[in-house]
Amino acid sequence: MRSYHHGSLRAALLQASETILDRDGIAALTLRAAAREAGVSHAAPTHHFGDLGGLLTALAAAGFERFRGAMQAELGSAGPEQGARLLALGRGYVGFARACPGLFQLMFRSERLDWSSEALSKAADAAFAMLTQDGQAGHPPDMVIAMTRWSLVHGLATLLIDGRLEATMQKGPGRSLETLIEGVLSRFVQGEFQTT
Amino acid sequence: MRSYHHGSLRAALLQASETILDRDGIAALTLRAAAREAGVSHAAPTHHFGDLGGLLTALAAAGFERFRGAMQAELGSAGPEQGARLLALGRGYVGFARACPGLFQLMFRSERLDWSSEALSKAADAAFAMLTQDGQAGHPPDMVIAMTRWSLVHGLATLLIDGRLEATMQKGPGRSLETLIEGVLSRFVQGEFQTT
DNA sequence: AGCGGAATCTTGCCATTGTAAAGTTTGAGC
DNA sequence: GCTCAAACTTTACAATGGCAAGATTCCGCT
Repeated sequence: MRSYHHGSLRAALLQASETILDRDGIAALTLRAAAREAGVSHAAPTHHFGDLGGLLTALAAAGFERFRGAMQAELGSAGPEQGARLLALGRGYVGFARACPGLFQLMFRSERLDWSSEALSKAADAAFAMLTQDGQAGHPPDMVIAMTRWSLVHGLATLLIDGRLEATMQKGPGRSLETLIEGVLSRFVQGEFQTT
Repeated sequence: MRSYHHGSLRAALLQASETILDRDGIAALTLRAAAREAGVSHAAPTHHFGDLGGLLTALAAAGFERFRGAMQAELGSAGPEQGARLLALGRGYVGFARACPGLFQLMFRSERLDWSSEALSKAADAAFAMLTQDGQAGHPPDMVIAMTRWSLVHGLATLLIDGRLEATMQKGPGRSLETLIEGVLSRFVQGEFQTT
């Protein structure tokens, strides 16, 4: 017995969108599909998100918060030494991308995100800051170090969820995918300590 | 005086597609837009590419060949020592992404590419092999080194063309974008020689 | 030369999508 | 209880991808 007014349609639409994202992929995530999944009329989302970009932006903002949470969680189960912390952050970054590939794609490669949204840019900045500023308490942080870290894990995550890594691996000797990922993350950590 | 048969419509459509890509962005690249740009009816592309995926796949395949060419060109103007070669490859990789962002996006983040296409997978493999196998004449190549190289430059290129790097830079001290890119690529090269 | 088939291109059509506008129902405050 | 704004639905329209059927031109064969 659903009343005319849903009550919490905004949250329901975000939930429905993520269901679609996981089940059918990012290409199937449309305004109308989200409305169908939530059981409302196809124009209902407009009232809460304005347009498709608004829905995707809200979804991405929530995604960045969970993304940050994933890194935070890995960090919590790591020791205090800098190498272990970096490795944990890298695992969190890549692990999130593998666990939620659709959401990760939406967050990073959607042309329809509205980066002028406060919620989105704040959430994204907070997530990136975890990775780029950890261990750089001496202000200001070295941007080269920050971007090197970020580029490496981001490239690894991206190539992974696009299947390019697996595609290439089939032509090389039979290391396991997990081993390869850990290997790259190890080099990521090692590279940090080579120069101050 | 255009005859009923275009003669080389396939090539013309690819050319038109790239014009649209550069001028209006990847979102505006549709089958019908390409047909309009080439001055033919909206269903003409079907005969040459089957569907939209076919057009994008052909375009991406050509893109990967030019991508490889860009790296090759940089390599040609670099010295013989390993560090200079790697730096040149990194510059070629990132430079191509910055010069042709639309095409780069299409090549790496389009969900509609048909990777079972011989032309596409061969062209992509050839491009990646340049970066991942250079200096690894001792077979088989170390996959960890290969993927570390690839991840770093790919992540850097991706973050760059998405504007995330510039967005972050505005919050840090005023290094120039070029300096930052060169700095990351330098670390990329240095990291190579840290372990054998 | 000319004929027939095949490749090329066009026209017309349909389902889906995003978005705007107008109408309907509900609930909150007075 | 009334009013009104918010939430939601219905209707409508342009654009897209894709399919089918028809028109036009080219090529190979005799």
